[in-house]
Amino acid sequence: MPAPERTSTEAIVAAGRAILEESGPASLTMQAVATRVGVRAPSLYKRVRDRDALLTAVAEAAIDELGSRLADSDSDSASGTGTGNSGADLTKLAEVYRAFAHEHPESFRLMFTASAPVDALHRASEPVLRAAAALVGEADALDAARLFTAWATGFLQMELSGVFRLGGDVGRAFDYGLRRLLAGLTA
Amino acid sequence: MPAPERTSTEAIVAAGRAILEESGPASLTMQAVATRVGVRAPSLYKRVRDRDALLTAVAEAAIDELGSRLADSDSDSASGTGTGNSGADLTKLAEVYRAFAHEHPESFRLMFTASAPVDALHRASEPVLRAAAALVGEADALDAARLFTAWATGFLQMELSGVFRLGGDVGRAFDYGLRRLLAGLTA
DNA sequence: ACCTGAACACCGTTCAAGT
DNA sequence: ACCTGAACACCGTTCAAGT
Repeated sequence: MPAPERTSTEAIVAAGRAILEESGPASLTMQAVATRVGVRAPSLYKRVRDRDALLTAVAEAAIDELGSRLADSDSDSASGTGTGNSGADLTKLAEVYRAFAHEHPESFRLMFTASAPVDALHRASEPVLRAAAALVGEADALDAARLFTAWATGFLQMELSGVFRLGGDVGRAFDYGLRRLLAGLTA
Repeated sequence: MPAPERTSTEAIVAAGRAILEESGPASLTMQAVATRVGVRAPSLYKRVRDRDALLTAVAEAAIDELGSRLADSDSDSASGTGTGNSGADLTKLAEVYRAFAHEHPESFRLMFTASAPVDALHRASEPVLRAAAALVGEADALDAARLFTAWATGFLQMELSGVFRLGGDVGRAFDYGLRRLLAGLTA
């Protein structure tokens, strides 16, 4: 006999994301997800291997959303697909990245914790690679993109965890870092 | 009646660190720590508020060890307490930092996860602040130190999590990033 | 004054039994 | 073909009872 599906993988992942941002990773339990989706916990194992796989799926969904925003911001400023624009593209990407981290702090944390979905991260960071290539050329593009991404990610993680709370305006420190970093790339 | 102490906070934290590096954070349970220390799990609560406090203490111990190494490397090269040395001090600090992360990957991860002990991190990063001041002056020292620390931390986290595994020599990317970053700071 | 057995609440996961 | 109750193993934590 058939038996209609009472939920879906997408609904489960969406529930996971919502719980994560509302109540933190410790509250993201199989039971909480099941309840929010209107099903019993054991049913989740029909769609998701285990809790770790669910966390990875949630991280991947967040990364994909970030990727869309980065791609959008990229197409905004890329009216002329020219070369070296003095870092305007990377500046825009940095702002979009920071806004996303502030908007979804728990998802941002999870993106680099958990068994990070490397493929998704590579997909999402493609606009950064393109902007870096425009600034420093193809030969150094990968290294430059890694410099930019590592700085932005480390900075935002520290900002969110409160390490930067003492002393000085954090926004000013972000701008300073970005300016110096771009100066170093174009030196 | 007295009753001799059968363990100590230091032994508990040391056991936690050992388990963390040997088997990962999921294996760092109260029971595992208690067994390694020769006591029953409930006894741990006489010295440690809860598991979260234990994780924080383990992170703090790791940060203190990192701090010692950074301070040592600093005193090495600081034969002349002069000014701008073209970034040799920061280069040395970056190498020590990277070596520590490779040696204690799980501790390194925990340092920026968990309820990060902000004070300990500030203590440990003091050599970075000094080296940054020597390079760019007191006025920009804090922002410069944050640029350096954010980049190094983000880079090492991504390296350890395998995000950088594809494409190019990771060590070369680290050197490139450091070189460009120093160029930006001295521009 | 410290340690422990017993107990409780909670979680992840499996599986036979339901429809 | 999907869902569920029941069960199991495991964990964090509390506390009265031991010495």
